Amino acid sequence: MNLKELSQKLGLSPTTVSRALNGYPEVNEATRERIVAAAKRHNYRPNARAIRLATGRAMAVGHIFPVATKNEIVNPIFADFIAGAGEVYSQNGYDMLLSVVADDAEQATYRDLKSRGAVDGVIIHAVRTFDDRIPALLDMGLPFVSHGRATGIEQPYSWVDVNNRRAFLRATEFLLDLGHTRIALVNGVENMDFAIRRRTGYLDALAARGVGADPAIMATDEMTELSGYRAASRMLDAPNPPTAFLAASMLSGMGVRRAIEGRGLKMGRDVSVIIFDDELSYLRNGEGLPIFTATRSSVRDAGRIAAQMLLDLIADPENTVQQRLLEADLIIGQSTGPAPRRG
Amino acid sequence: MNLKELSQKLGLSPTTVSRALNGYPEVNEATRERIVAAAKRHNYRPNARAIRLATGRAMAVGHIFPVATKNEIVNPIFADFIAGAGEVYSQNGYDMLLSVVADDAEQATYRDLKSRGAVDGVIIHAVRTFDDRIPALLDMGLPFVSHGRATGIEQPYSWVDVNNRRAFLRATEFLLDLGHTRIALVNGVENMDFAIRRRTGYLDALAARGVGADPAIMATDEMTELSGYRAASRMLDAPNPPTAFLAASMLSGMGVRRAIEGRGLKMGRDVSVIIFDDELSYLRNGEGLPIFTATRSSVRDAGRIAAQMLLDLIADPENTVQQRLLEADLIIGQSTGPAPRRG
DNA sequence: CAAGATAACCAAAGCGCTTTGAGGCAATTA
DNA sequence: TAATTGCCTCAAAGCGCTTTGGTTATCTTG
Repeated sequence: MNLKELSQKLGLSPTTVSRALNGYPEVNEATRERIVAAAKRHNYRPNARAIRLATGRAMAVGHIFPVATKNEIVNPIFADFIAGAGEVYSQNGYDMLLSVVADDAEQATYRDLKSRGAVDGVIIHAVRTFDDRIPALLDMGLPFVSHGRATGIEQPYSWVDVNNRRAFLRATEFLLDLGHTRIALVNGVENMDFAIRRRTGYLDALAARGVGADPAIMATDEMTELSGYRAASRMLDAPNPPTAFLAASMLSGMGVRRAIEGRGLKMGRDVSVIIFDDELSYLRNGEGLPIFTATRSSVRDAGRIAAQMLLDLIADPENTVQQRLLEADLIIGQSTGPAPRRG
Repeated sequence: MNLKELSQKLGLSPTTVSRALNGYPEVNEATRERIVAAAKRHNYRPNARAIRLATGRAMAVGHIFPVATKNEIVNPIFADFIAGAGEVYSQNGYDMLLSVVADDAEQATYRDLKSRGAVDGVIIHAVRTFDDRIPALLDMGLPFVSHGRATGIEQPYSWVDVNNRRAFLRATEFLLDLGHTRIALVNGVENMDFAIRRRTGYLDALAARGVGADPAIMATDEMTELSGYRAASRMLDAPNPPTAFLAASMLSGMGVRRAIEGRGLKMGRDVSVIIFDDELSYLRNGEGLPIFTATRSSVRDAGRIAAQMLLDLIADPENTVQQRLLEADLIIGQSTGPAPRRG
């Protein structure tokens, strides 16, 4: 059932039927109702391909799922971010186009999506320092929103980000207030911009209290359970072990916890742990009472916000850039406590 | 730069340019080369919207990301499956359309995608017993491949699945061979078809050896760390605790491990654990030497296979259904050992 | 009551491709 | 030489919508 057939059945022109269904004013209300009823009855849905060609809009936004060519790691954040963004797209009649490409082909893919007219805009993930995707996208004039900022890029662009520096600053202060001075950092890979900012927050808090930073208790790696476990194990077995850990994710925090408990220590009593909790739906930090003390910011919400921003930008490209810095909550769980007295 | 402009620049008709670029034979090789060179030089990419309208094909496949209305859990399997499938789409010039919808609106979404002509086929995930999506899709004539089979559906349809029954049967036998008779099952939610099959495998293996099944050591819940921890804790604290666990995922296995170690027991010596390892990229079962003994099947590979199947089906809808049952490997890690002597 | 305004509808062009059905031309055959 | 055959190339139709620029009644208004 297409527009032509439907209009013939109704004895009207395609023009009128189209206008009626799209809510244009110059249609008699009685006629409109008749048309809407017939459309529903015949289960008519306008052909998306034709709409796209006729309007020149793709009614779709692109997300690139970058598959790291070297380590093959898929970003665990991705699924929840997508879930949030996708909700917004659905509500606004947009489709989400997902391209899975090797991370070194990412820029070419943006260019391709743009020149084929497959999308009206894109969202970029996993931002690195001096991320060259941002100037490239600005240059090609494809509307975009970045999930995370890129230090070193001067031009204005739209982004959604968590105040990572502040989150880790507060977490570190919280531990310092509890009397900890030997605080370890189990960070993500530090070519990611957010990881740099977190480290900065950590270092700033230490410096403000005159506590020296020790590279021996600062690790940086993929945010996996195993990597968290290894880093924490190494540090706990070394002389002068940390009494507290700052972990970059739920998974690395779980690894840290395992290292602690595996040594017969009790988390929250002997060793404190604070994680960054993205509120991933399948990695809940307890139900009700949180297990880990955490700085918390929902990545799903970030997805919703970024998607809405992008749709605004597409609707009116003259819109000034929007930037949204989310503050992470500091929530108190069972994994932190006063620093143990020196024995 | 569009086809018309390009053909004018070349002094040829759009027809010839189109045929040349699409590899039709009736074009002089010299002309073709000239055209291809010009296309590259002017960075010409045919407009996807126009191609879609003209050919009547969407050149896109749909994936539905079902967001459970009640528990809001996002399937952790999803990201890796998508990564695998997406590779195949990219290689074949297909786009992947992701719809995020409440799980009770899933069928309506398939119908919508089909009638708008937005996709040429879909892949369905998280199959339930008697899953009504399958007859619905067969009925509406939209090509699809199912990731997982649905017990109770008689009509033939294309699927990719892991031999879940066999995997859990073998794992159970392996534990029985090690002398365990008190084997707990920490299963996924049992309205999922794969969970039922796994339980069947477990029960069949027990029955074959004349070992009675005990509901007290069979749990079923979301496959999260916390849920695994709770189930294992409860069972370990009860009288006559299990000496071995069969866990449905890496995450629940991690929860089981925590419960074991939290009780001062050693995994692999005091209590054995076997997990089902989907080889999720951010939940690696060790690097090199596996931590957990596991039945292993890559969900990313399953994504690749399912995608290729779907593209075959789209290319020739008269194709007979394809069905592919993957066998899970049983890999030996450090989490299993002989049953401890009764003390 | 004529002229302008308004309401309701429509024919046709156009979006940028693919594809059908025809040529035109040189080479081959009778 | 005329007819036939391939080889290239092209004009034009068509995909299913939206949108422009009318047109025809019906109302107002001076």
